[in-house]
Amino acid sequence: MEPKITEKAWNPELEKNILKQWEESKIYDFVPKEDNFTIDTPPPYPSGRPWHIGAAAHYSQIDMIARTARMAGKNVYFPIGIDRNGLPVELYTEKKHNIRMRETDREEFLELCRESLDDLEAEMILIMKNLGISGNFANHYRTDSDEYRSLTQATFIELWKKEEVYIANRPNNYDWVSGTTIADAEITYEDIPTKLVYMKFKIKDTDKEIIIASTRPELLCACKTIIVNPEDQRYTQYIGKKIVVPLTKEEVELRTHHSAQPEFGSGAVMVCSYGDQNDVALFREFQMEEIVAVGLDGKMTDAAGEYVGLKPKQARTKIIEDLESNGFLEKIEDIVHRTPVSERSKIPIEIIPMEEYYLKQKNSVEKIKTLGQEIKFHPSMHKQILMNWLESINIDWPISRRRYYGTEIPIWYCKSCSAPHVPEPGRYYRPWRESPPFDKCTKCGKSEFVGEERTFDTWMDSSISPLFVAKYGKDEEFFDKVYPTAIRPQAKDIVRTWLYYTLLRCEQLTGKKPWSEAWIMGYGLDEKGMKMSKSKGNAIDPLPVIERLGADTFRFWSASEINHGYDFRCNEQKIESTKKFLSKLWNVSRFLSSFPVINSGKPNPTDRWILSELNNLVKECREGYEDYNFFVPAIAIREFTWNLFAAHYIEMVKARAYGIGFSDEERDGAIFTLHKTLSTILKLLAPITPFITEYLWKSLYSEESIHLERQAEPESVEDNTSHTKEIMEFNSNVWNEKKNKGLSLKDSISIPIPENLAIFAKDFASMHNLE
RNA sequence: GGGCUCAUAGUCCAGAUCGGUUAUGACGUCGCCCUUACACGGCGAAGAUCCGGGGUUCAAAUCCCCGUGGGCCCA
Repeated sequence: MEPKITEKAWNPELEKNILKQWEESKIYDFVPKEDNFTIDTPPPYPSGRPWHIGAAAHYSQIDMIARTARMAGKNVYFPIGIDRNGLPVELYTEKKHNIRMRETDREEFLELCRESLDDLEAEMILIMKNLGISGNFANHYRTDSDEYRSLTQATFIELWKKEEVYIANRPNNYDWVSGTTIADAEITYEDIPTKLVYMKFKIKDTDKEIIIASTRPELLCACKTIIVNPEDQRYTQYIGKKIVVPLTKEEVELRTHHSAQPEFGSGAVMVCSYGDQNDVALFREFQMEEIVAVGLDGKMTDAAGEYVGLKPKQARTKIIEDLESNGFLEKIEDIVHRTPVSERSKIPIEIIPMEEYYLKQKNSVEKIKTLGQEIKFHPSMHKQILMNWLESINIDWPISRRRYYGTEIPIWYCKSCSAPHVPEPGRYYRPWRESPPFDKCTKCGKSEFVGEERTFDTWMDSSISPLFVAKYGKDEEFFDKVYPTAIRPQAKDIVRTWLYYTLLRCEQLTGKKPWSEAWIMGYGLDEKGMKMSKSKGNAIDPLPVIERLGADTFRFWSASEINHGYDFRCNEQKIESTKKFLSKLWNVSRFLSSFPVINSGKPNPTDRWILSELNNLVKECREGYEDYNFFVPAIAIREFTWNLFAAHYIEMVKARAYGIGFSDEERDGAIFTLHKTLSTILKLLAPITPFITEYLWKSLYSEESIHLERQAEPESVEDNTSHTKEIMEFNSNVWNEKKNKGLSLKDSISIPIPENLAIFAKDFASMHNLE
C-alpha cells in the first residue's frame, strides 16, 4: 500500500521534463484533414520585457481553447506567429542605439531593428513555450518575413486591380513625432489641461464685438468663418455680417451651423483649417479653401506670418501675449480638454492635408455588419464594440505610412508623367532600393521610374493573418481545408482595429468571413484596477512568477480569476495562493496512488452519491468549455475537488478503501469510485493545467498522454445530490461536537445519524468512530 | 452628449437566464488542532446598510424605473 507518488507537493520543476516529452513526441503536430479547427492566433508583438502579465494570461487561455477543442475530438491547427512590423521597434531601436531613424541609412536602420526583434522574439517564444502553449512552434511565422510581406503586397495589388485603392489629398491625422499619418483607429482621447482663450472679434462697420472662445488661438491665421447655433438668439442679428479676425485683420463671414453648441464658451466658434474633425467637416461642407497653418515638421508655416517656425504650443503662448497687448483678449480659463492624441506617441495629433493612399471601406460597412451578425462572439456582449465602430466609420482607411520598418507599398512612379505602376503579385518588392520589374511606362512610354518610399499601416499586414495561416494564394488545397478558420481569439481593445480590419480585408479578398467565432478577452489591470504600463511602474513581470510558481499555477490563476470577457486585476499574491489547489490535487492523487486502479466495482450509496455529484460537475464543465469560458470549469472543479471530494467523500471512505472492517466488495466499490472520480477530474482539468494533469495521469492511469484523451461526457446516472447538504452538515456537526468536548478526531463519540442519511451509516460510523 | 459594462465582507468572486429559508466560495485576518494524502493541511470564528431611491410581488441581491459612482469605447 505504498503510494506510487512519493513527493509531498507539486513541484513546478517537473514541468520542464513534461515539456520535453511533449516536444519529442510531437503530440500537438497538425496534419490537415477534411474537417479542421483553426485558431487565428494573435501574433504577439515582442516589445520588450516585461511582457504584459495580462498578455501571458491571454495566451494561456488561447491555449486552453486549443486543448478544449482537441479533447472534443477536433483536428486543431494552432499556428504561432510573431508580429514584427511597425513603430514600436523603430522607437526601441532609436533609443537603444541613440540614433534617429531619418538620419540613419535606411538599410542600416532596418538591420538594427531586425537584430532587436530577434532578441526580443527569442525570449517571447521561450515564455510562450514555458507556459505550456501547444501551438505549432516549429513553423512559427513572422509578419516581417519575405513570405508574409509578399502576401501583404499581393493582397494590396489584388485590391488595387479591383480599384479598391485610391490616392487622395485630404486632411489627415498627422503624428509629427512619428512623422506619419495615422488612421482614426489609432487615435485615443486624453483629458489634457489647456487654456480656453476668449478673444474679441470686431463686427465690421459697427462698434460691436463678439467673443469667441478657442483652445487653438494659434490657428487664427487659418480662420475662414465663424459659426453660431441657428437657435442662438444672441447672434441672430449678426448672421451674414463680416467679422474681423484679430491680429490678421482678415474678414470672415458669420454663419449658422447646428454643430455650434450654445453652452460652449460664448456659443460662437471659429472654424480653422484644421483644429479638429469638425473643422474638416465644415470646410468640406462650406467648400472653403484651406490654409495650412501647421506643417509636416510640426511647426507653424509661412501662413502664420510672424509666428512661422514656432511649434503650435509656443505660437499659442506668443499669440496670447499679442492678443493681450492689442486689447483683443477678454479672459483665459483653465479647462480640461478631451484631446485626440496618437495612440503610439501619445502626443496631440495635428490635422494636415496630405496625399495618401486609401483603401475603400465606407461601402463595405453594411456587408461587414452582416458578417459580424453571423459570427458568434464569446461573450456575446462584445459584438457591440464592433457594431458601434461600424456605425462611426465615415472615411476610407488611409493605409500609407511614412515609416521604415514595415511592408513597402509596391509601387513605382514614372519619372516623367508620375503614373503609378504596380508589379505582378508573387514576390516581395522593395521599391525604395530595387529597380522596377517593368521597362516602359504604360502611359507615356518613358523608361525611368522612381520607387515609392512609404510603407503600409501595420494593420494591412495583421489583417490578413487568417489568410496567411491558411496559405492563401499559395496552396489551394490547404486553403480550402482550413479557411474560413474556426475562431479568432483576441483582446477587447483591438476589436475596432484588428478584428474589424480582418473582416474588411478578408471579405474584400475572399467574399467570406474569416472565422465563425470570435473570442474576446478583457484587459489585465493592476490590483487597484488601473491600466498597467511600464511608465507607471505598476507592471508585473510574468516571467519570474512563472519560473517560481510554475505555468500551471499561473494558468489556473488565470482561469479561476478571470471571468471571460471582463477586465481582471492581477495580484501576485493571489497567483501564489492558487498553487495551494494544485498541491491539494497532488495530495489527493498521492493518497489514491496507494490503491490499485480497478475498472469496475459495486458502488455503495456513498459512492453513488459522489458519482452523481461528479456527473453534475462534468455537465457544468461542459457548459463552460462549450463557450470557451474557463472560469466556469476552474471554479467548479476546485469547489468539487476540495470541498466535496477531498473534504467529505475521501474522509467517509478512507477506512473502507483500506479494507478495515469492510468486505472486499465494499472495499473495491470505494477504490473504483475514488479512481473514477480522480481520473475524471484530471481530464476535466487537463485543458487548464496541462502539466500536473499529465504527470498524474501518466503516474496513475496510462502510458499515453492525457492530452490525447477525449473529454469526459455526462452519463445517465441516478441523481443523489439531494443528500449533499445534509452530509456536509452532519460531518460538520460531528467535528464541532468533538471539538467542543475537547476530543481528538480519532476518539469515539455517540451522535445519532439522521434518518435521511441512514443509508450512509456504515461509512459515517467508520469515519467518525461513532459508537 | 451617446453606447457598452460594472457596483455583493479588507480584497477577488458566485448567486445570470428561472424572485423563495440563515447570501457562495477563495485570498487575507484571528483561534484551536500533527487526524498515517496533504501544516502548501484540518476544524472553526470574526467580517456584507447586496451603491442610493422608488416600483411590481405574499416575497427582490435577483425583475422594472429613476439616480450616483467607476472602467472602456465613441462623439
